[in-house]
Formats: sequence, structure tokens, C-alpha cells
Amino acid sequence: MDRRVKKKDNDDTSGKERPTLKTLAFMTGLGVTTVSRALKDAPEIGAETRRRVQLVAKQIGYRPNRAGVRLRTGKTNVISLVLNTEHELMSFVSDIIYGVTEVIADTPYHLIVTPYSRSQDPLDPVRYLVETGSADGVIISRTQPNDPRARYMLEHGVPFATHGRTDMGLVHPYHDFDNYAFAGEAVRALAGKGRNRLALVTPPAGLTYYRYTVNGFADALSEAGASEVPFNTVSIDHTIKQIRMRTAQLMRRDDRPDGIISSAAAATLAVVAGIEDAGLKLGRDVDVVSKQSSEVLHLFRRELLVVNEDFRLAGSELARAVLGWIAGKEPGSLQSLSKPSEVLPYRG
Amino acid sequence: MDRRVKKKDNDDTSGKERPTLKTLAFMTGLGVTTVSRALKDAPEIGAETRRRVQLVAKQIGYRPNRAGVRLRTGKTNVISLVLNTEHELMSFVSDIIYGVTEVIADTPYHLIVTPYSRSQDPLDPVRYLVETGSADGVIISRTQPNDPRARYMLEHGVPFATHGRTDMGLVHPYHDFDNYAFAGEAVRALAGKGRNRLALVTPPAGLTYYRYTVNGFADALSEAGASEVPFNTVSIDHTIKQIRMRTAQLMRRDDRPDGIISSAAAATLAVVAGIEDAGLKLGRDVDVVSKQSSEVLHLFRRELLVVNEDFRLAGSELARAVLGWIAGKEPGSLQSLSKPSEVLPYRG
DNA sequence: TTGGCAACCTGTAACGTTTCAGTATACTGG
DNA sequence: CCAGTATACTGAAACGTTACAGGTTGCCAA
Repeated sequence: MDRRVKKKDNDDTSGKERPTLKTLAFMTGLGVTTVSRALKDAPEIGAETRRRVQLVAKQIGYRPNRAGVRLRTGKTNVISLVLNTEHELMSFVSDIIYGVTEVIADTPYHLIVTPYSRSQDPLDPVRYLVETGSADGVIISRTQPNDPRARYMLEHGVPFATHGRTDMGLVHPYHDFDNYAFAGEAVRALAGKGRNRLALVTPPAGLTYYRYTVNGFADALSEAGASEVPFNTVSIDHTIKQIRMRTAQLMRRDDRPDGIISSAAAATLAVVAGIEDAGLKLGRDVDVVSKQSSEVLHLFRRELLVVNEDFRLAGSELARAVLGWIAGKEPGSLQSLSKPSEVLPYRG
Repeated sequence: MDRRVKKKDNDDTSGKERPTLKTLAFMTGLGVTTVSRALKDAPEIGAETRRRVQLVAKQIGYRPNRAGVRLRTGKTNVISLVLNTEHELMSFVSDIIYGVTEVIADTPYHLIVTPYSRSQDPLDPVRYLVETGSADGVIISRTQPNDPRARYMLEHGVPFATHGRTDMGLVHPYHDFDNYAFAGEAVRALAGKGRNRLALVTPPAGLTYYRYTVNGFADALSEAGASEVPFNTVSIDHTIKQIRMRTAQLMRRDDRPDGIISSAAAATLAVVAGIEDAGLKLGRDVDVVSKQSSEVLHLFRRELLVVNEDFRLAGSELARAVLGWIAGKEPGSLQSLSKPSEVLPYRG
């Protein structure tokens, strides 16, 4: 298993080995310390020397060895995205990753994906990251009002950002979509079409944005003089099959809703299928407003009303937030809330 | 000169610091070297000692410091997934990541996502990974018949696996979906429904699976006595809007196809929209067979015929392949081809 | 007795980086 | 002219790990 080749001093410029500070030191005739400091613009290095070192470094394509830095300083230059492998939306995973990578592209940071599954405590992966010091910053989703992960990371001084807000009286960076506003807009749009018996396909009950959605729904309902048709048997975490079946059941009842609001595009496909299973027609018997993160629902059924949520933006904002915290900014200043688009009907 | 530098001993068991080999050495009364070897079952360590060390290590939750290992040995314990941030399918990203993480969950490996965008040479991220030694293994997608990335990694002795095959006479691990078979099955299914003027929505032209798809299509066409209606103006890399528009154009022509085969679900949504824009009806005027990676198309239109491709499986296979190569297995033994499901009509 | 050998264990060096504690030189003010 | 100090640089140590080159026993054959 010993595949290490004997290594001589790399004090030569012969150029096959990856350059290190030692290489640079030799080439410039300076000490390793000076080179190290020159590269990070330390004040006690002469301007001339600094320029010379940086020039040579650029010329030979010097890149600091991550393991060396990490071992010495503990800095990993890693951001970890913690994902639930059962319940995250497909579009969420893809877009948020791209959003994050967009932001960290010009930094020395790498993105690692830390998964956890149904069986596990969501705290597990976070605990692992913190205990092993595997990341300088963490991004979590599926945020809860009282989130043990956020509390844990605050206690341990690990910078993080949450997708969704918490409600623990603790300050930390977050990015959130304004689901209160979304639900409200959705209700008003349906009311505007004369719909007044509305059902809501909610987010999973434990998460913070469940509350915002439900509250936005309730407040707008009473304001609009509409009423709720309870539909608590499903959430967007349920399978397509379940949502479809239960929607069909719901729509066969006498007191069925004439408007439905759905918190996710995938659920909406199932809802519409359920509606049609019950022999009803979208746009005539019932209207549906749905969130979506890519322009897919209007291809599906033109009658749908949609509101867009941009997960790529969320990824970028979250990355910016963690990096900001790592850089020493106030956590309280790294919070953002993204307003929903209008409720959009199909157009050409 | 008796001013000695105070050295921070972590030789105590007081327990707040993360345990290192030194901690274990102190606790067991052994040398650091012995502990290191005992933990990796080296032969020259007494059975008794070995068990004792491993017990203590487990008790206090010792985990090797990755930076230490990496600095000393060059082993990163990292697998990198290289992704194009413009053109990967949403479902692909999500599922392949989950597939990979499933496999590496019980290993010391971490998954890092290395993105590249339109503007960049696809070789860039790979070159970066290799030059900086950032990963022990690499997974790439969007594989080309003559793929510079595969060639480069082979030359540099970096283990990797490709999603899709190459055609360079070089041996390396891959996982691929049998797109030749898919296209063939699709043609036969359409022919079975009496369709004999078929169009194909291809993968992007540069990629290997474009060829397999096109060949499978062509071979089955002549075999079935059907003919091709050329539709070279789009591929699944085009935008929804473009595909939709061009499909509509196609379908308004006199020599329009009566069957269409689509290589991706997202494209299929656009294709169907285009068909309907042209005033035609799916299942009556034209039949469409499409690949999909999640059960979404039958919710969209019942008339669609679908073939399933499992990206999560691909992720797992690719991870297994890279890990196998890293572990010293023959690259030629780490290749797998996944057969398409039957062509499935809607059922209940 | 001596030498050889196997079985087990150990100290030291090195990976590349940053930090600590200096050193050498030149300049300043008295 | 000297002390004091600012400027520009440097070597050594340390982070945690593994490889290398020994060391120390105890036992056995000669």
C-alpha cells in the first residue's frame, strides 16, 4: 500500500511538484514566514517584497495546501449543506446547490453535502459537523420554530444560516420566503374569482413555515369573508399517491372546497389529478393556486394560478449569510425575507 | 536559558478537547505510533493491545483528524461530483446526490459538489481537482465519446467514474442507462400503436448518449418499417419555450410526425404543450413516449407513454464504482449498464 | 555463552501552514 | 554617540497523522 515516492527537497524550481511556501521561499530568496505573510498582505512586509512574492506566486500558480491550513488553523474553507434525503423537494436540492455554488465560486470555499435520512435525528449530522470541525459554516433547511440544530450551533459558536425562520428568541442568519404573504395573496386571488370555500395543502406541520402559511391563510380568509374547508389529512411531505387519493375523497364530499391552495408544485400535480379523479374540472368547479419553483405548472394545466418561489436565490442568500457571519458580520444583519410574486394566471 | 516554552499538553483526560492519538496514547500508556497502528489493525501489534486501544478509542469517541491524515498521506476522503450548473436536469442533481450519499454514508468519505458553468471549459473543474489534490475520486456527467476529462484523469492516475460511456478505447468505470434500448423500445411501442412517422427529441449532440439514442432510434425505425421525421432544431438542452415553439411549428406542417420520442421529462412537457398549441390531441393525432426519472408524466397527461430511468441508482452505482477503483479494483470491472423499463402506459 | 531472530513497541521526522519570539538594520531624538 | 524604536525579515514550534528506522525483550540454536 506504500505508493509514496521518495521525496527530495522541493527547494528546486524543476517544477513537477506542486509549489509550496518553501518553493516560493527558495525562489524569492526569502524565509517561509515572510512569504506566508507577504501573501496575506501583512503590514510588516515591505511593499516591494510583497509585490515580488505575489508575482512569483501567481506566475507558478501557487495555491495554499488546504490540509496544511486546516491543520494549523482549524479553518476548513468548507460550507456544509445539510439535507434530508427523504423529504427535500427535488427542485429545492438542485436550485439551492446552484445558488450556493454561485456565491462561493470566487471564494476558497468548497461545498459539501451532508445528508441525513428518515431514521435519524436531524441533529445527528449537525453534531457530527460541529464535533469534527468539518465545516466553517452550515446551512440547514426544514427549519422548526424551536430548532435544536440552530440552538446547538449557537451554543457551539458555529456560523450557520437557516432556510426558514425560527422562533426561539435567538438571533441568527436566515433566508425565508414570505409564506404568510403567499397564503394571503392566494386567498385573495381565489376570493377575487368568487371562490369562498377554501382548502389548504400545508407544509409539514413541524416546520416554521407551516405556521406562517396557516396564519396567512386564516387571516386572509376572515378578511375576505371566505371559509376554510379543513384538509388536514395531507401535507406536501406526503406521497403523490396519498395526496391524490385524499384530494379525490375531499372533492367527492358535498361540502367540497371550490378553491385549493398548494404549497408545492409536486403536490399540486397530485391535487389536480385528485380533482379530476373526482370528475371535476379545474377552473370551472374549483380553482387552484400553487407555489412553484420552476415554470412547470402552466404547462401542466393552464387553469392553474401560480406563485413563484426562487430557490436559487435562497441558496445564494443563505451562502452570503453564512459567509457574512464567518467574516464577522452581525448575525442579525444577515436575515432576508423574499416576497412572493403576484398570483399569476396562464398567459400565452 | 531556563525559560521554557509552555506546551499545551492535551495528555489529560479532562475531556473538553477533541481526543487525538496523543490522548489515546496517554490513556493507554502506549506510544502514539502504536496507537495509530493498533487502530488500523497492523500485524505487528499484539492482539491484546489492539483490542484495548480500539476499546478506549470507541469509548472516548476518537475520530481521526482529517486534516492530519490528508496532510500526511494525501488522502482526502473526498469524492467530488462535478456538475454543470446550466444544463443538468433538476431531478438528476437531486437523485444522483442522494444515490451517492447513500453509498458513502458508512464510509469516511464526504461528498463535495464542484460546479462549472456555461462559460467554462468542462475540463477546468477537473483540472482544479486534480492539481490541488482535492479529491480521491471524481464523478462526472455529460460524458462525451472523446472526453478530455476522462483522458486527463486517466493520465494523472485519478480514480473517477463517468455517467455515460466514452468511446476512446480507454477503460474506466462508468454507469450508463441503455439509451439504445430505450429508443428502440420507444419506436416499437409507437409502431405497435400504428404510428410510423416518428420524430425524436434528442439529448445534446456532443454527448455519448446522443449517439446511442439516435442509433437505437434509427435501427428500430428501419426494423419496424417506420420513417423518421427530422426534428434537429431542438435537444433536451433547449429551453422549454424553444422546444414548445418548435414542436408547434413541426406539428403544423403537413408531414408532421404521428409519434414523438423524448429523452427527458421536462422536454416532454414542452413537447406536449407544443402539440396542443398546434391544435392537435395527444393519443389521437400523435403519441409520445418519454423518459422520466420520477412519476410525474402520467399525472401530466394520461396518454403519455413513459420509460423510467433511475438516477438515484446511477448515483449509487457511480459511487460504488469510484470507491471500488480507489480500493484497487480493476476499472474494467466497475462498469454497469442499466436496462430501461418497459414502455408504460397510464394505469389507474 | 553468544548471536540471531521474532514479536512488540517507540521516537523522530515529515507533510504545509501560521504564530511566536526573536534578530538585524537603519533611523530617530536627545 | 547612545538608547530607543520602527522596519523588515527569520527560525523554530506546533497542529495530527503516518512512515521509517530503530529499540527492547525473551527465546532458541549453536
